[in-house]
Amino acid sequence: MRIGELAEQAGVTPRTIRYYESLGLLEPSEREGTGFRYYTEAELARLQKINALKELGLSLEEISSVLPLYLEDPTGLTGKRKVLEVLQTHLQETDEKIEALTQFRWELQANIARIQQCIDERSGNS
Amino acid sequence: MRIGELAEQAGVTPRTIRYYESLGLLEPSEREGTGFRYYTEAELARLQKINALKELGLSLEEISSVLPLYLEDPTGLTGKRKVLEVLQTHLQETDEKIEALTQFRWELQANIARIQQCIDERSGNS
DNA sequence: ACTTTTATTAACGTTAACGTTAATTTTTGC
DNA sequence: GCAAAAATTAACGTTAACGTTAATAAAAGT
Repeated sequence: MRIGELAEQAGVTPRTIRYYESLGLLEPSEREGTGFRYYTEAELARLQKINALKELGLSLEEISSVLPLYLEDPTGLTGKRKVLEVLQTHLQETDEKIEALTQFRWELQANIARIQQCIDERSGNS
Repeated sequence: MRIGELAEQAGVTPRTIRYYESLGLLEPSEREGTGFRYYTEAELARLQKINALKELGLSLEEISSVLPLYLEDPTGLTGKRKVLEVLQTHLQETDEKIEALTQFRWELQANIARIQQCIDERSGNS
């Protein structure tokens, strides 16, 4: 199949597929002299795996480091272990973000209270 | 004073001052035929107020909507009320972000558990 | 007068993941 | 054998707030 059909099957746009190719994430199985990209089921499966990993929240950069492991190891075990690592890192980062935001929330409240007081003092004074 | 001194006094770079000018946030008090920007204490005060509002977490866009109010109203009351509004919006947005991140955290944990189980099943099977 | 410092505008770079033209070529339907 | 659909590469646009050259001009110091 060509790029349009692959795109439709995978629920992405041709632009996305070419972009992934530019990142070395997804190569066409064949490129005739005409210049058209031709794909097989294997590339569709690969693209669907990319989508699945994106769903898990991995960046394309993380995906490119994880994806080769799925090919080395047909059971996908090595790949899954690596995905697990990435997800655990994400969990930690998420916790840090939540903590930082919570901290920021307190500062916001403090500032709100301070400015509110400042207004109260001046609007209802002698 | 010229741009370099103003920058130093306010703890920013000349580039920042020119950038603010391009946004209409801070105009020089005088511009001779030579092309140099000249500033007075008034502009320094304005720049310091910009910095203070940035410290509160306002974006430059928000600052440009808030700053004029400080000039209309010498007591700064109108400006402070507006800042209060902005901060309360920020508080709400922060709460939403925290909630979304917390939700994301649960999904992450669920995915981690699922993949972990997947690994356990296959690595220690018959 | 000459050197050093400071200023000027212009314009690209930074992040992620593509979207959106535009100009050209190939395949396909009839 | 031709028109319409689909593909090609190239290149700019998107966000925020500047950082970083580069080439040039003016000011200040001696």
